Amino acid sequence: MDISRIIVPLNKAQRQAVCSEAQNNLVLAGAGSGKTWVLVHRIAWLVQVENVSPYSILAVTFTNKAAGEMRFRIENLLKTPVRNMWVGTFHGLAHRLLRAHWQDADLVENFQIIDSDDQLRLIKRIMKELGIDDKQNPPREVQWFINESKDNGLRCEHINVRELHNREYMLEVYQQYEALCQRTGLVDFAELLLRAHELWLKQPHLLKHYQQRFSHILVDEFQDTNTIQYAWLKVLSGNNLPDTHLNTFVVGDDDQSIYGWRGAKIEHIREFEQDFKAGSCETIRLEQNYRSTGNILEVANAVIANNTERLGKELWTEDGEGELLQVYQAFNEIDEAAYVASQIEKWVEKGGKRSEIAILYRSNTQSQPHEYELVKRAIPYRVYGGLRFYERAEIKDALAYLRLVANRQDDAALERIINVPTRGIGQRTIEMIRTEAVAREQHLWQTAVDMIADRQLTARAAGSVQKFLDLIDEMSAVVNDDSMSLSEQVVHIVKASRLKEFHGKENSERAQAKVENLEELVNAAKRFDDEGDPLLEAVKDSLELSQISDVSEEAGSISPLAEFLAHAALEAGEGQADEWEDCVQLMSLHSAKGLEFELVFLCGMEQGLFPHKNALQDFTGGRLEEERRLCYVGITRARQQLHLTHAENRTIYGRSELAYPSQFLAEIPASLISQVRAVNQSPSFTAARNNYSSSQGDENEEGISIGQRVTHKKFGEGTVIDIEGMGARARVQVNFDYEGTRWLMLNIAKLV
DNA sequence: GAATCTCTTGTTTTT
DNA sequence: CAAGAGATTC
Repeated sequence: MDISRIIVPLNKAQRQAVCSEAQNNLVLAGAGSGKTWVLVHRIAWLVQVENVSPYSILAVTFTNKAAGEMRFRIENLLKTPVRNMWVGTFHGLAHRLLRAHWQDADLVENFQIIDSDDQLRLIKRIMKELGIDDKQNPPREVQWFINESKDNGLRCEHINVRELHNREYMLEVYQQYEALCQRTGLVDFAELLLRAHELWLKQPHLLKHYQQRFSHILVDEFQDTNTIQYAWLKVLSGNNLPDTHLNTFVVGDDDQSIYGWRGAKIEHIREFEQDFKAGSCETIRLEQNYRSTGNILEVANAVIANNTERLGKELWTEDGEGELLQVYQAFNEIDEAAYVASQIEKWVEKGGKRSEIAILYRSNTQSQPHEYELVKRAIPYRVYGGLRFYERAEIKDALAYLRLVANRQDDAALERIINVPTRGIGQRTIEMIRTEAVAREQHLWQTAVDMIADRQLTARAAGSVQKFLDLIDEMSAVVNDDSMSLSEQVVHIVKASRLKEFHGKENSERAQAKVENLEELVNAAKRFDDEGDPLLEAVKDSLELSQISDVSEEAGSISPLAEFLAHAALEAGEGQADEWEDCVQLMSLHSAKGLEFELVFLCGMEQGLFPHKNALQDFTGGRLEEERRLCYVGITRARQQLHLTHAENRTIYGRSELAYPSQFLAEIPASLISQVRAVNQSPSFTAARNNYSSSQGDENEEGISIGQRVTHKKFGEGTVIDIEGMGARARVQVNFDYEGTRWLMLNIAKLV
């Protein structure tokens, strides 16, 4: 047994974690301290030294990227494929369980997963039916409420109406939404987790089966677990049973918890030590950093030190100080992008690779000026995140056809495409079918069939609807009859739906892109034909070994089509483009977690953008601390060189707005910064700042503040109004904006 | 019922 | 700027 290969490359703390004999382990691992490294070696240790079968190991991550990465690294270290080991995201694993045990989970066999876009549509539809004004009660808030409830494990019946404060309608919508999903075989992201949890509770024989099957559970990015995920984990681990044999090994960093808005709770790290102390629980801290220079770490430590709610941890390194941090104050976002691009050119000239470079930002829209600049200079780049492949409208249309073919009950899919391409079924008709469906308490498809039979529709509408129903049935017959491969099925459906013609008929660039995307969908299906879903393969392989009990882990007779649809919903299409080319990497700070780069640009360091304005409105400060952790994540991505940039003017909604430097910049010790351009010194910035502060918060009696947009119905051009407030008075003139026709902008004429 | 125009409103982050 | 809602016209 070659143990040395596993433990030699580890430091003392890492080795302690990898070789731990405690039943449960909590590894608090700072950024760059070898978190995944430890996890991978732990698994190798278990397999090679402790002779644990990969079949008994469950490894959970949060992103598909991380799951793929982990499997790859384990196989690399073990020098053998570990097909029958379960490695996946919480959502992926939950989905797998529900497919295998759909009956026990009270689902239909071919249930479909809906994304938040579909979810919002359904919610809007329900609110309309209930006669709730969506102007006053934004559907987004209801969506938020439903997901938050589910993330916390709350079904409708668990919710205390009194706590809703005159927003009882939200509960009503929740109930209707649940009923609709159940009736139509739809499952949203949060529902996957909640059902999987309930599956444990309601089906003890299944729980027992999996408890016997697994001996080791390992969780990466543990700080990001939300309530329901943690509950799922706790139940599975049997931590409440005195005699559980399961070993739980979690790795996390409280300073990198950035998914609080999705229900993640850092408290779980503390709770873990309590909840899992029954056997034995060991806590190990990894603080030595192998990634960044001393200066970068000092910056990171200084910034994160401003947070109050921490478990406490300070990164250190044996390496040298390295270069100073560069802060560049740009004139606007175009200037910012130009600076970044020129620095990239320098790096490449010195022989650096482009793939070692990352441009990071708070929100995905910020990628655009950078893309523009990079294209201009012919620097290859790749953008992660943003609108993903399977989220594009035309792709979702095609998928909706596929979904409907797989499951006629799928109301969300039906609504999406019943009149796409337009086939003479208008709002009126759809409305009637919807209303009738509610009355009959059945899904739209059956309702449409019945209404035609009962002659409840006008002849014209009935004809159009019938044609649509026939189209789907025809598709279904063709696709299901022969032993068509998945990609052939997709080819047929794209063709028969005439979506390409519909989307391509406009002669614009965008129309062209849509057609290309539809063609790409066929390729995606082809790839899926060839490779399949790694987790499914693991399940199939492990079946042969599954002789512990009579529980079948087989996911029913699940069709490749259903498999493909689930893949589309859960993966949303990362990694479509060519990854082999040497590209500069552009991504949000959230997607950068877990990655590292030699050269990092942290862009848009402006108050309101980062930290984001929504987080600043929160009085408790909890959201601000999360923004700061996000900043910490960004800083610690850098190995050698880090540049922070901010702009004096930033275009928001097509309008140039003044911007302040982010408060996080002020939290960095000046001694660590090299100003590329002196902050707050440039004349334009000073002028803009004075202008801004004199107008901030001042309102006149009509509640208008300077800079705000108002319709021209309220004021005529040139009107002079007085604005008072915050100890200042301003006389203001109303001016049209640059387009000259649409909105008005209030400009300061003179101060009184 | 479809196409076109006008106006309003909005975007944080992701499974 | 861009998507969505609502109104108007064909």
